[in-house]
Amino acid sequence: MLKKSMKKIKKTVKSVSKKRAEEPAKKNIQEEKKLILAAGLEDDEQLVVKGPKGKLPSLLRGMKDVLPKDWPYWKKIYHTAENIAEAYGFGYMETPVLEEASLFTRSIGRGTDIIEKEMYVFDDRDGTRVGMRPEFTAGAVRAYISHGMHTLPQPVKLWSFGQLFRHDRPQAGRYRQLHQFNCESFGAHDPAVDAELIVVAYNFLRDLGIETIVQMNSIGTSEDRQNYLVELTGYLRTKRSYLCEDCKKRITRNPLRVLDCKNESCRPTLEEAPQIVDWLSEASKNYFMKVLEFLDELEVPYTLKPTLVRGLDYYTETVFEIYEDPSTSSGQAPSAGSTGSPQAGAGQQSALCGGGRYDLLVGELGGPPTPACGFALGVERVMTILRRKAEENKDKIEKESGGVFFAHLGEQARRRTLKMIEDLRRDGVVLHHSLGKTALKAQLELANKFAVAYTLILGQKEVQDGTIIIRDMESGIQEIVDQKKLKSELEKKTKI
RNA sequence: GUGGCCAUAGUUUAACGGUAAAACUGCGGAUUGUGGAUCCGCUAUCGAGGGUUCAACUCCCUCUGGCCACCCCA
Repeated sequence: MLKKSMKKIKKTVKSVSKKRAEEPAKKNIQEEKKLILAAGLEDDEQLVVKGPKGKLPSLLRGMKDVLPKDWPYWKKIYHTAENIAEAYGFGYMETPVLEEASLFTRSIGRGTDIIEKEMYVFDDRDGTRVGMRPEFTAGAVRAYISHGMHTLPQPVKLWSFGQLFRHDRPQAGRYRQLHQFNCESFGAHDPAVDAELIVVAYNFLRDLGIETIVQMNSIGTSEDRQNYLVELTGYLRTKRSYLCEDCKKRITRNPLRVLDCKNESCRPTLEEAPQIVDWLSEASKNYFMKVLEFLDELEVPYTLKPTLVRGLDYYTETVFEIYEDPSTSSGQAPSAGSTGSPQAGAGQQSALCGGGRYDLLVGELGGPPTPACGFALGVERVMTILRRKAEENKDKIEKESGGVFFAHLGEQARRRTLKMIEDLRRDGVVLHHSLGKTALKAQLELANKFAVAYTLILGQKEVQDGTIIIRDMESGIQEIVDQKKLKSELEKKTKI
């Protein structure tokens, strides 16, 4: 009896306090509803309920903030890309993140995973079906056609750097908002173009200190591929009983993928399977040989991988992927905390770069028939490698150091400080300061945290004498300098 | 999209069925012209919601998010 009544009391107490807690929350929810309605969205209860109270909306799945500590990596990658691309004569181009959805469905292909389950598609306020770009090529092709770039001297070489969106399941080095370094070359059916693109990607990675190996294949013209597919599926059907369950399914869905099966039991059967190389037309075969010759000439290490096919529909002839050279990649990604999981296989690393030739796409999208070739390079994947390397070598990417801290003492000095800082900055001095702090001690503490080489100290006395103290933060040695000579003194010191 | 592991202060990690410990960082302070040392103080309703229980951070379910494998891709 007693227990029961206790329980009741507690429950009512609970609900009362809950109600109380909910009241301000209710207001928030009302506000939120208004906003959502104003935004032209449905009055979706779930949307409102999802974020209770004044709770901070969480970072969307698969999205990532780039913080100041990450920036050195981004900067390094971007600048390396810029240097390489410009050196090879590529022009920078940006296309919108948002495009008509059909641009992507028509180019990438309806049957592909990217379109079928990964693209962000929605109707905008005009009811236009729009899609957030899941890759660069389609947009680049659209721009090439709509700006009449076929009238420019060919080949037209373009590079881009930016974010893409794919509603994939996040994993290390795989995000829903991802960045790629992308290069395209329009208007030339020339093995040298294919090779040049590969060299750009290869050199980019090498400049970042990543040793790689290129995997090469040719999937021929679309006729070549049709013929081959008939042959391959025929072969696989006869050997059906020797294949694993996954492969059986793949025979109809994506027969080329069967060749890629990692299952040991399938290996012998697949080794005897017909290879696409044998089904290439003479022209395709010659073309491919030429590309390989160029790579030999340029000393780019590559391997042939007859099973390499690409997931996008528009490829023809040359296809390639670039992986980190396993012999130099030392230590796989840390597998800490793996409690019972036997850590299957050595873990096949994912491709850093993928690309190939797409001679039909420009024409298919309504442009003049224009051969083209390009590649995309995953920035986040490169970054995980750079991070790992930095950890291994314990040398962080050179930290923003150097610079000067400006400390002031007293109201009078404080007023002068602002002007002096401004002047120094105009002269290109990297300055830190804290005008909010009054104690010299606190300011020096800060100077120390900024790891500056020198601190300038301006106090009452100095203001009157027209001097300023330069303190060497490492040795602690100070010298008093005339304010007029400050600039030249600093220049002398920082240049050594 | 399928499966597995996980979720405690800004970060890294504890503990326990009875209302959270520590380290580092951050901020404030130890008689306001001098730093990187020491000491003191402050900072968590235990990812969100629900259930079991007299009582849950601790058990169960759902959701969200992270990681890993598959799928796919960069």
